[in-house]
Amino acid sequence: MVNLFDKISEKNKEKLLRMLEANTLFFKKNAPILSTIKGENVIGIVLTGYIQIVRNDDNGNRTIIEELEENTIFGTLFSSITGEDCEMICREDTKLIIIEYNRIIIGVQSNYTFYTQFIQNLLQILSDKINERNDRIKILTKKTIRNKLLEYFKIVSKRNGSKNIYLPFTFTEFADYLAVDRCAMSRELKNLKDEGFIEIKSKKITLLY
Amino acid sequence: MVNLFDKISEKNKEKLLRMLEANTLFFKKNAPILSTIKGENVIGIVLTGYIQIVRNDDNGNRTIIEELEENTIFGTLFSSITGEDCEMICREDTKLIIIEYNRIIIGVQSNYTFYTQFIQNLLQILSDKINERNDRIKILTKKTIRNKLLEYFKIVSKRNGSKNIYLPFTFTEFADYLAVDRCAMSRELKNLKDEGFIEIKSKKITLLY
DNA sequence: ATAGTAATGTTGCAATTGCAACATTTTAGA
DNA sequence: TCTAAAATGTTGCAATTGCAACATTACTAT
Repeated sequence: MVNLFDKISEKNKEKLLRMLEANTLFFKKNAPILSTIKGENVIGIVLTGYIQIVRNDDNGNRTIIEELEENTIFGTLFSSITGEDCEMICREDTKLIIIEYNRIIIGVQSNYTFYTQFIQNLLQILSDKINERNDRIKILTKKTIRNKLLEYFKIVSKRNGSKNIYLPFTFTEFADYLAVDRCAMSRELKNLKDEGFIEIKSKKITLLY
Repeated sequence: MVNLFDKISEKNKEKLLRMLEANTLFFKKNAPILSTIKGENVIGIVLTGYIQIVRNDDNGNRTIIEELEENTIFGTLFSSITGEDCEMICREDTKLIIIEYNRIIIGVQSNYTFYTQFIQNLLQILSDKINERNDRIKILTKKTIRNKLLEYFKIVSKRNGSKNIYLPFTFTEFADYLAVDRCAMSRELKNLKDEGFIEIKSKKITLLY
């Protein structure tokens, strides 16, 4: 996965951030972030820490929409923060860089090659985000739990070129990702295992087909 | 929705396209496009015509993944064309502009303001695509057909600021979009109507709550 | 105008799933 | 090390859904 500052030297990064008038912000664990940037049009980069974007359902359910780890970016334009029912919460002490959107665009007029690289990285990251969502949609549009699982396995195994899949989340979160009931998913995984399609060792799943 | 050439004059557009070394391509109705651009890293803009991105399922089902109308863009980096099971088909005679990705990035070094505008538009379009997919995911993660419908209504009605919803597709396509069985959807729409939540007049749905 | 095709409406039924309730295991923090 | 909380495994059952089959209506091209 591309990082916003890939192929930009530390020195040029400093220079770039100065030109973009980037602001560094600090948040304590469990602090809400959205209120700070509400109304503004910015891009944020998580330097250290870990942020969750959470939606509070009408029925009182809380769903994790997105998780922002170190070096990931979010944006008021594209991070589904738009809904009033969303919160951004720091799960750890967090250090952020905030860049106003307008500065990014204006900055482009410069001829510095690190600008070019920066824009290239940004375009790449946005493209990746689209692909990530395309993949999830491909999975969610399958009609049975079994087919959702198999589609997920197919995508991940193709991406990594391996029959071994290491789940990047707990099974509870996995069920959320697939938008199915956890127990029903557990049942179906057991079926797949009993039928000899897969092997499960805690979070490592091996495809036997 | 933003267009790639928004706020760029016709004259500057010509200039821009020359600098980007854009290629204009023509395709006959039902011609396949992917073979022409396979392996290359390009952005395409549909000038006239209409393209469908179609996936051929393992089970032999064909699903329309994306529809590209006039003035929309697609890209090898982000248009889910990656899978070998995908086709791009012109449904009408089609005129395309193809721009190599590298040219876009290199072009950024220029100081022309229409470049700035171009990049801004491109970023906006990619952001819109992310939001569009976020919305669909929000809908697909609802667990019942009723809740999917209601979420769809909520999103569209908020976007347009109106209780009147004009379906931009046939009911058959609508069911595909929600990833549910058409007949089951039809049943649920009838339920919602009978319970007085909505009113349906062909493709116009009015929310009564 | 009309024939042929696609879209829509309807319904019974079987399969899948969500839900609830509970036991067991794992994890994280004091 | 111990304890509380979170995650996981399991299963019966009711609700929802997909599927199939069919009738009806709306489009489209000749």
